[in-house]
Formats: sequence, C-alpha cells, structure tokens
Amino acid sequence: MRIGELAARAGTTTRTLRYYEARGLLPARRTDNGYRTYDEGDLKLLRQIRTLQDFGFDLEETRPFVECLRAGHPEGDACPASLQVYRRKLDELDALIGELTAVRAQVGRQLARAESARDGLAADAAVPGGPEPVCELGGRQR
Amino acid sequence: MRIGELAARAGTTTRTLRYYEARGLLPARRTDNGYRTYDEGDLKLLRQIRTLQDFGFDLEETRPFVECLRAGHPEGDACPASLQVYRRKLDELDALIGELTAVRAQVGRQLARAESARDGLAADAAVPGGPEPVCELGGRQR
DNA sequence: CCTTGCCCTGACGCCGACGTCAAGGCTTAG
DNA sequence: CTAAGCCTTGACGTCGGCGTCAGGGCAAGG
Repeated sequence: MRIGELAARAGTTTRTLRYYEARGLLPARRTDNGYRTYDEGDLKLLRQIRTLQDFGFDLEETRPFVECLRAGHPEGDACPASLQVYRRKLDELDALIGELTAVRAQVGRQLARAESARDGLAADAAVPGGPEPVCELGGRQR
Repeated sequence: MRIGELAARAGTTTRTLRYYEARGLLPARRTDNGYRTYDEGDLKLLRQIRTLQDFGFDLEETRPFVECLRAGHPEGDACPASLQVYRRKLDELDALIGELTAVRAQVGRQLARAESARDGLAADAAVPGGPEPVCELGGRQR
C-alpha cells in the first residue's frame, strides 16, 4: 500500500508518515518510481506509535516499542526497554499529576479568598477611604 | 530602578522583562538616555506575573491580573476578569488531571499486563514454536 | 584614555510534531 | 490530449517564552 492509504487507515496524514521516516522511526520501501510502499506490519507499527502518542509519549519514547515489534514480538511492550519507558512515564505522570493537583488546590484557595474578599467588601463596609477602584475593562473584549 | 535590578529582585532576566514589554504586559518608562526605569509598583506587577506563570498560566492569562493591579486594586485577583481566569484555569486543570489520571491508569495496566505476560512466558512454557525472539538493543545506546 | 559594567535594538535559535506551500512527476480515466 | 488525483523533495511556518549572540552606546572609576 502507498503512503496515502496507510495514513488514511491509521487516521493520520502523509506528512506525519514522512516525518516518522525522516526520524528513522518508520522507514519505507520504495517502488520503481520512488513511491513509498508499506505493508500490514507497518500499519501495526504505526498504530503502536499512535497509541503511545495519544498517551502523551514523545516520539522518541515510542522507538523501543517499534523496535520490539520489528524484532518479531507480537507486542511492542514485550521488551525490557519498553517496560523501562512505561515505568519512567508512570513516574513522570505521578509527578505531573501531583504538581497539577497542588496547583489546582492553590488556585482554588486563591479563588475562594478573592471571592470572599469581594463579598466582604460589599456595601463598602471595609473601605473607609471610600469606594474601591473599579476595573475598567468594559468596552472592548478580545 | 533599572532593568537589571528589577530582574534580579524578581528572580528573572532582563530578556524576560523586555519580552513582557514587547507583549505590552509590563511597559517601562525611559530615562533620557533610553534606559528603562521601573518602580516598586512594577515589581509588584512583575511578581504577580511570575506567581501566575509558576502556576502554569499563559502570559496572556496574567494580563487581567496585571491590569487589575494597575487599576489600583491591592490584589490582582480583585477584578471579575481575574476571577474568570481562575475559574477557567480550574476547569482546565480538572480536565487535564482527569485525562492524565486516566492515562496513568491505562499505562499502569499495560505495564502490569506486559510484566505478567513476560513472567508467564518464563521457561518458554507457552511458546510451542520455540524460544521467543529477543530484542537486539545491546550494542550501542543513546 | 581605557576598561568595566551597565544598557540598547535587532534578529536568529530552540523545542516537538507536524501543517502548508511550491514545483514538479507518474498514472489513469475520459 | 488533458485533467484529476495520486506521489516526490525541499523548505518555511506554527506556537510560547524566552536564550543568545552581534554590534553598539553610556557612565564611572582608575
């Protein structure tokens, strides 16, 4: 099959496939006229790449899986190098989720504080100096 | 104070301050010789920006906070536009954390499956066709 | 006068994963 | 013959938030 068909069957674009080839991730055979040719095995490799990409893996991180499949394994994660990538990714995800959760809590507190400050200041109760200045963002919005 | 001092006091770089100015976020007055001049208020604005940046806010998302401070409010989140940004960010964070958590679970399952498959295949028990192919990644590493 | 240490503008580099043109070749149907 | 619809390479654009020169100016101390 040619590049357009493979791209369509994998739900991606020809540009992406040429990019993978340039990166050495998914090399292609060529026909006489220079057209790239792929087989079902390439589709499988490609699907493995896309799945991992969907999980947020970098392209380079998919390489062990692809090489594992190319080495004849039925699953891309049958090789130690792939498992290593899994474990590293889990650590990264845990760290990231932890950070984001902390940030979420912090932002949540800020919002609560700001809202209560706003409520508390209603009727200019806590501002002896007069009414507080007002944001002038009325007219045009982006 | 000049740009170098402000940068140092805020723990950032002069390049960053010039960038903020170019983006219209933190304009500077100028001395006769063209040097940028800042005051304590600018330091406050800058700290607000950096804090939000540390939370993962885009530069554009900090703008309402900066304008709020510039409008005379003691807090950058005293304005409705800032609160809107908070809320949007919370939604984004929740969505992102949710996705990442789902991915983490999925990757965790893949790892468990791959590991158990590996264990199960120990001693070539489940491979009638002979020993499984081995990943050849030995020689050179990146 | 010269060096040192600030400051200035302008402009390219970076990173990742492609998108999007440009300019052209092959093949097949009409 | 020609147009349509594939394919080719090459190369620049995108996005954010700066880093890093290059080439120069200004001010103060020795």
